[in-house]
Amino acid sequence: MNVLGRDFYLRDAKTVAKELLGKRLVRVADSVVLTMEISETEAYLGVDDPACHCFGGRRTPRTETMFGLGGHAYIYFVYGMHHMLNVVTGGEGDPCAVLIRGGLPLEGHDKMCQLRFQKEWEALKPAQKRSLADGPGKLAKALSLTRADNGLDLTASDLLICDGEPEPFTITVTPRIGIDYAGEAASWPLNFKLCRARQSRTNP
DNA sequence: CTTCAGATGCTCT
DNA sequence: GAGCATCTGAAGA
Repeated sequence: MNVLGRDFYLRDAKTVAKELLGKRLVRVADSVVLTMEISETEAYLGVDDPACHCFGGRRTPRTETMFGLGGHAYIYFVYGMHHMLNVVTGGEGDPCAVLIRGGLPLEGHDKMCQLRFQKEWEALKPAQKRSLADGPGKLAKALSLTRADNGLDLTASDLLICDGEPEPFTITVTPRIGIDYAGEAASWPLNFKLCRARQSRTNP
């Protein structure tokens, strides 16, 4: 399992968003290793994207990380209670990013469970197990990520992204979520989801 | 399963 | 002061 190098991130956000599907997000929290397979991403295309925090070149303390080198974590706080994990892409001065919107737990289930529900994994209902990290706010909570972790280097820190050996999957492309304020850009097809044929008991 | 209201505080104007 | 890249639990079907 190899850590993705800097070059992976020094490309356009749309390409990186697609290629992040199936990769492994590795987080060390309280000396426990947590791993997720990335299952949903969303690209934000910088100064020309009305949905991007940096639209029109807006540069503020919050967005400063996005203006830095690709391969770092841009983590911010919204709705008064949720943290969002993004991967900065492109070189310095090119403020693009990929929002990690969902993941499938592979390792460290009990720890992630404690972080999300203050419960043991085995105590969860099936629906809770399935939805442990199927949204950006949930994923950040399950991985113990907050603004304090903003700017982490994804090539060398307690938050890494590695190559995986994912089961085969297809990619579903849709518009982005929760950006109605962005006008026409709200319909741009920049949301990418990992899809696997679901098992059918009746029709194999 | 679906819909819906309410929570809650940081960020920029 | 307004708005936000969301989640949860309760209630209905």
